[in-house]
Amino acid sequence: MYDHTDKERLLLAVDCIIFGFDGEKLKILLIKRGFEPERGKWSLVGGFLHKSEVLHDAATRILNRYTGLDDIYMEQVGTFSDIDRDPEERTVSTAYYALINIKNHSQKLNRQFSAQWFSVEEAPPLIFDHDKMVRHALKRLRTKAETEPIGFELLPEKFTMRQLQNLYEAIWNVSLDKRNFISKVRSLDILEKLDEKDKTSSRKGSFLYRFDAEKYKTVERNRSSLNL
Amino acid sequence: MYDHTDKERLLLAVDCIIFGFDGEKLKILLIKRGFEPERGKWSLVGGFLHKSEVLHDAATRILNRYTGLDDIYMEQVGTFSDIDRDPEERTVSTAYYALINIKNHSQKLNRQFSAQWFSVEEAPPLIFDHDKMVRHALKRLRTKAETEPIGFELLPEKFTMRQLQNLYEAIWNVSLDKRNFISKVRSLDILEKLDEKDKTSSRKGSFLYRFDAEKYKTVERNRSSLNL
DNA sequence: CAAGATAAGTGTAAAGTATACACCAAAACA
DNA sequence: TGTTTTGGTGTATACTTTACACTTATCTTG
Repeated sequence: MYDHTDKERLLLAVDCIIFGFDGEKLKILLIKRGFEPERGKWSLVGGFLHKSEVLHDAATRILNRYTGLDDIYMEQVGTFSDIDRDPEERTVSTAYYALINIKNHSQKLNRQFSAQWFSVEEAPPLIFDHDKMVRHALKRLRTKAETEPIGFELLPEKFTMRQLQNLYEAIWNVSLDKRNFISKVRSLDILEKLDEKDKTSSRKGSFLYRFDAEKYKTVERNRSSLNL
Repeated sequence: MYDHTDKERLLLAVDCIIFGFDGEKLKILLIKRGFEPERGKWSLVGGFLHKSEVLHDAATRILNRYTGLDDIYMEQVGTFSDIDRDPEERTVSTAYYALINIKNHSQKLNRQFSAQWFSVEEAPPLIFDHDKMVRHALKRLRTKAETEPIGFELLPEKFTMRQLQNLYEAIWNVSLDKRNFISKVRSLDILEKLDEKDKTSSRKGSFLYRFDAEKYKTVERNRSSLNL
């Protein structure tokens, strides 16, 4: 029997850990709060769940508001319910992490919200339980990246092998061997090699690749792990 | 800026997917509701989050209520927010899965709540979005079991290799080779072999083992995967 | 225009891990 | 005593992961 004594109506917030990649480091987007409580401190972007809105849609709305982007890759991390996590009123918050291509996102909105990218290790302390949310999100991202090709969400459509390797090195905070990395990626058979070269990082130029979602679908059932 | 328009105070429920193992199949504990809404239908056990209670404690309270057990292994699965998931009032629910030793749990309580164990494949349709919760929980259990020694939570303290193998076969719905399974488990070096034998399943009797949490801690950092 | 600098691109051998596979041992029971 | 049942064990092969170093292309600079 559901126990109806002492049950409480409360606010449900949604907070988003927005990950980006600048070619070197894994970053998160934080805002300097221009509003109470905790004005002037750094926090994740967030908002409240509306009536007639599911959590997934609320997260989408919040992400759009702060980045200007649609169709963002997103995954629910968990729900955080410490009693005094919000000093104003009992509020429980569901965290989502999102992966975006850092280049696609609006400078204008960054100014508007005093938003700024921080590398994951060098981020300032955050309000409430947001640090805990980031830790959980990072853990989930790392696990997910082991079995699903989600890294591409963080890269431009066309990218070099070096960029891809840098990305996974940043996600897992490891260093990988270039030859092993490339041969492993090749064996997955989920990339299309383009004729174009990227000339920005070397005189010789390096070939660009594109993630091929169709190829991925066809090899998916054989695949056990990305294991890069 | 947090957007305060249209935000809503709502009920937060907790629903628990209680897994057990009877030696053959992976089971879940369901109750036949003796109360509205959906009286007479099968559902997960659940309840509402109280004031001054965090989700983890609510799940613990609910699990204790329905099983009589303390110290239950538990993990948050996710939060489900479909608008009309509960027809009475806007209610969002956080699901937890729990692993218990099916033997330890009270027949009396089962009668009291019309609770019954069902094998995961043969469970009846559940109310609300509980089927979805079960699917998610099962997925999480399967993933978690690949890297963490959580299977032992489902077994008695002392168990045979055969029981352990049956368990993992049930969790992943696969069949495993006995010799490979045993040598893999041995190589993990996290079990203590006892001198006792279990005589119930054969004339010869088979040795009992016990999970050794201390050993596990010491080998933990070298371990990449259970990969049974 | 030659030499140097920089990043791209490539293959192989060894170690480790996973898989496939079959027979003997012990004990109860007929 | 032999038949039945379940427990217990090892090895060879395939596959995967890891470690490791030199050449190529192109631009820059002297």
